[in-house]
Amino acid sequence: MEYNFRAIEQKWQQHWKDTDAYKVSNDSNKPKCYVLDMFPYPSGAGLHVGHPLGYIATDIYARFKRLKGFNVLHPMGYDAFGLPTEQYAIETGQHPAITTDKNIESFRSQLDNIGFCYDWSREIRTSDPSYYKWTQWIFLQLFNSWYNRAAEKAEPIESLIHAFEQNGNAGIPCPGDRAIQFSAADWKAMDEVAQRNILMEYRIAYLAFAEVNWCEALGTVLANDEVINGLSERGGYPVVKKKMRQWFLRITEYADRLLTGLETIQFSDAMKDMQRNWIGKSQGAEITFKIDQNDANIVVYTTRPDTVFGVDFIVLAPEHDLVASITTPAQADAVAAYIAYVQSRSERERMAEVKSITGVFTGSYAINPFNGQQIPIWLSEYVLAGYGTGAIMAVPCGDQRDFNFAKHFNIPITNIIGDAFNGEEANPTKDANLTNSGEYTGMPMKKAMEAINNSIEEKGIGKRQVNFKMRDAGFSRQRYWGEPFPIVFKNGVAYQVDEKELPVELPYIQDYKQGPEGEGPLANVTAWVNLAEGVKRETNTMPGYAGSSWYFLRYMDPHNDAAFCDRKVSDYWGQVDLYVGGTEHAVGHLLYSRLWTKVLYDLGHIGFDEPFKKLVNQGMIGGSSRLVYRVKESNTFVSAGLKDQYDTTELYVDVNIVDGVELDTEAFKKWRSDYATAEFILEDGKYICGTLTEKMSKRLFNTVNPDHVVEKYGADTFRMYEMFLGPLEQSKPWETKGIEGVHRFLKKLWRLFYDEQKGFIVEDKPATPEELKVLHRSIRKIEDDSERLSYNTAVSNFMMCVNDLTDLKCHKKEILEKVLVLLTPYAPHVSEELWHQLGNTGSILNAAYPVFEEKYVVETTKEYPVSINGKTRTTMVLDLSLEAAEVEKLAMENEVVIKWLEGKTPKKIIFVKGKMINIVL
RNA sequence: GCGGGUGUGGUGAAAUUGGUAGACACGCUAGACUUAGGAUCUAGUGCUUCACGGCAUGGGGGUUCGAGUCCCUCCACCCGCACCA
Repeated sequence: MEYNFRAIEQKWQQHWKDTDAYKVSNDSNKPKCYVLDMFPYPSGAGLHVGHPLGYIATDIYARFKRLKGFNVLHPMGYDAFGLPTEQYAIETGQHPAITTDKNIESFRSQLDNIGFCYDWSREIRTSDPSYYKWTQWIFLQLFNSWYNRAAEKAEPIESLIHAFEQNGNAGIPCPGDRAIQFSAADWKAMDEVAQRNILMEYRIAYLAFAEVNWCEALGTVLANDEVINGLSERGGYPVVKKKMRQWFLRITEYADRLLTGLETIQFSDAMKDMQRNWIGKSQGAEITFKIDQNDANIVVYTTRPDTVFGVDFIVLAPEHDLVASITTPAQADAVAAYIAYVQSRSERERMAEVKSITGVFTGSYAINPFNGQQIPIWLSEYVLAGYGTGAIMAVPCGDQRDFNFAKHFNIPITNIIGDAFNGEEANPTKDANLTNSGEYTGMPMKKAMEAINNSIEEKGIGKRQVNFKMRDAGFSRQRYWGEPFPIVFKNGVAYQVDEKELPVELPYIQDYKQGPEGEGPLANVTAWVNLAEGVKRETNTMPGYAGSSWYFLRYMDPHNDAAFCDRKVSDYWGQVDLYVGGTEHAVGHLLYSRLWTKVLYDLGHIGFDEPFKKLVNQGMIGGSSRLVYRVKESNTFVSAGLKDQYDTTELYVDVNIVDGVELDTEAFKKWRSDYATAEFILEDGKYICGTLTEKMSKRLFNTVNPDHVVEKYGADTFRMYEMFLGPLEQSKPWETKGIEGVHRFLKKLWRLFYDEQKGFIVEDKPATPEELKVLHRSIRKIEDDSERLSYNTAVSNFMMCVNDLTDLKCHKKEILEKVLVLLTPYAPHVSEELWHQLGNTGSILNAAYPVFEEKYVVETTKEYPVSINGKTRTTMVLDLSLEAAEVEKLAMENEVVIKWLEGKTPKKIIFVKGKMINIVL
C-alpha cells in the first residue's frame, strides 16, 4: 500500500468534522491553554504560502498542548469590516456584505485544506450584528467612564458626577482642557448641556474637533498615507484639512500603565521598544518666561531644566497662539512671509527635510527667570505645535538642533558645560559640571536638575511635567463599512443609545458615496439618521481596530446574547497564552487591545488587564522570483548560463511553471499568447531560469497558492515544510523545490509500516535498547522544541528519528506508536491513519504524549575530541566514568597525539569530563 | 540620527551552558535497481592542496587551554521611529 496522502487527508478531515473532534468545552477540569492567531482580513486576493505560516505554528502548539493534557482554545474568525471591501463596492457596486461572505468562503476553503484544528463553532465575524452589538456595548462602557488619576483606573462616569457635586473639579484636573475649573456650586448651576459638555472632556471615549484630509474631487476623506504632497495618491487631486467633530479614545490617560504593563508580558524586545517609542514618555518641566514689554508669558517644555542658564533663544512653533501678539512691527513682514511659507508646506515635507534650517525672528525678547537675561524669540518649523507646549528654550551648547540654528542665524552661544563643549558641535551630556550658571555653577548636572526643578516650583514659574508623544486615538471614520456608533445627537449633544436597543444595525445601502461636508455615506440615509425633530444618529463609523480590540474575549463565549463574555468564562480562559501574528500591528492593534482590556478590567468586566501573555511575531515569507532572458527584438529566450553571449531583456516568469530553476518550456508557451511561438536556446537540453529573492507579490509572478502545494504534496507535507524552512520569527524565502525533502520523509515514515512487497510489516516484538534510545532521544528533543516553538529543528529531528529507525530496520509497534503521537501535531492526517492501522480505535488527537525516560538514553562511552593547542586532531572513544588522570595517561599513549607532541612534554592537559580533551604544548 | 534585529557552504539552515562548525534538508556528482524515472537505494559533496596539511561562521582587534557563541571596534543589509524639546 502506498502513501496516498489525498485519500488519507480527505478521509480524516471528514471524520474530524463529523465527530466534532475540535470542539472545545468551557467546562473542564483540565488546565487551560489559549492559543490565538491574529485573525485575518478576508481580502479578495486569497492566501499565498506566506499567510498560513503563523497559523500552522499555532496549530502545532495547540495540538501539542492538547496531547499534554490541556484544554486548548484555538479559535479563528474574520476581521471583516474594512476599507478595501468598501472600495471594491464603490468600484463594482457589489455590496460589502456580499463580497465579505464570498471572500470568507474562499478563505475558509483554503484554511480547511491545511487541516487546522480550529473550533469553528466559535467563529466570529466583526461585521456580524451579533458581534458588533458588543463592540458597541464596550464603546458605551468607554463613553460612560472616566480615568480617575488618583485611583489610576477607569471608573463609571457617575463617580465623577458625584465628585463634582461635592467639590466641583477640585483635585480632578480636566484631561481635555486643563483650564477648566469649577466649584460644586458652579456645577449645580449648570444646565444639562453645560454639564454634558464638561463630562465630555473627561470621558474615555469623547468627542473633539480634529482635522481630516478632505478631497473634494474624490468626495472622500483620505488616510494620511493616501495623501502625497498635499494631493491625493489616486488621481492627484488637491486635499485640504477639514475640521470635523470626531470620536477619540483617551489612551493618553493609560500611557503609564501601557508602559509598565509591558514588564509583565512576553513580547520581543523589538516589539516592546516600538510600543515604548510610540508612547514616548519624557520627564521634564514647564518653565514660564516673561516677555519684555508685553504682558503675555511663554511656557516652554524642556527635558533639561538643568541647562536653563544656557538658553540663548526661544523658539515657538509657527502656529503658536502668541505669535501675532509678540511680533514687532519691524518684523511683521518677515514673520508673515515665514508663516505663509510654512503653511505652503505639507506635513510630509516639514517632516522630510531635516537638514535645511529655516526660521524668523519675532522682534521680541523673553526674560530668563533665572538670570534676567534678554533672550530673542524666534519661530521655526522644527518646533511642533502639537507637542509639549509648542515652545522650547534653545540651549545650543547642549542640543545639536539648537546649535545648528544658532550657527545658521549667528546667535551667540553661551557655554554652560565648560570643557565638555568644544564649540564645534553640541554636547548633550548629563554628566558635566555646570559653568556660567549663577549659583548652580560647579554643580553636577544631575544634581542641578533636581535643584532647578525645585527652584522652578518654589518660584512659582513652572512645574515638573511628564509628556507623552502618543496622542489620543482617533476613533471616527467617515466610511460605511464599519460599526455604527450607538450614539444620537439631541440638539447637537451626544447621548448614548439605550443598551436594550443594541445593536444599532448598519443600514443597507447601495450608494457608497460620501455624505455632505465630508460626512460618511451613512449621512445620506436620511430615514435612518433622522430619528425625530432635532434628534440625529451619529453618521461616522468605528475604525478597523474597534472589532479587533476585544475579539479574543468573544471567542471564549461566542454565542452569549446576554453579555460580551460571561465573567465566569473569561475567568476560566484568562489571558491568551500564545498569540502569533505579524509585526505590522506593533503599535496599532496591539496597543488598542491592551487599552480595551485595561478599561474592561478597571470596570470589573474581566479579571486580567493584559490580553496577551506571550506574543510571537512570525517572519515574512519572501518570494523567490524566476527570470527568463529574451534576446532583444526576437521571441527567442536564452538559458541563464548563456545569456551573457546575447543582448537580452530580463522578464519575470510565473514560478509555478518552473521546476526548481528549470523552465517548463511547453507550459511557458501556453502561459501567454505572445510566447506561443517562443524559441529557446538551451544548455544541456534544459532552460535554466535566473532567480531573485524579493517580496511575494502577484506582480512578480512569484506567489504560490497553498492549494496547489497541498494538491501536489498533501497538507501534512505542506505543514511540515513551512516549519522546516527556518525559525518561525525569521524572514525567509519560499522555495517550492525544497518541499520534496519533507515529502520524502513522510514516505520514508510510511515505509516503516508498509513494505511494497510484504505489505503491513509492523511487529509486536519488544524494542531493543538501540530502538528505545532513538525513541527517547526524539521525545526529549521534540517535546522541548515544540514547547519553544523551535519547529524547524523539531522537523529535522523527526527526519533523524525515521532515518535511524530505518537503519535499525525497526518496525516495532511499541516504538512506532509513540513516534506517531510525537508527530501528530505536525502531520495530523498521516499520524491518525497509521495510528488506526496499528489497531487503535480512538483518535490520536486524544492520545497521551509519550513520557521521556532518562534511563534509555544514558551513554556509557563518549567519543572525545582530542585537541592539541585547541585544534582537534583526533578522537578517542573512552568510558565516561574515566577521570582526568586515566584519560591523560590514555591520551599520551595515543598515536596521533604522540605524533603531534614531537617528543615534547605537554605544559598542561585540560580535561572536561563528557566534553573534550585539550593538550597544551 | 535613535532604537531593535540579522550576517555561517552553491541554497534553506543547525550548533539549548564557551568545548569535534556546517546537524537536517535542497541542489550537485557518481553508482545500483529499472523498459523508463521527476520513484527508490548507496556513496560523495565548506574552500584549498597530489598529499601531509593549511584556511574557514561580515572585517579588524581582544579575553581564554579553547570563541559562531563573551568583550571592543568597524562594515553591510533588514525592520521600526524620527525636527519630540
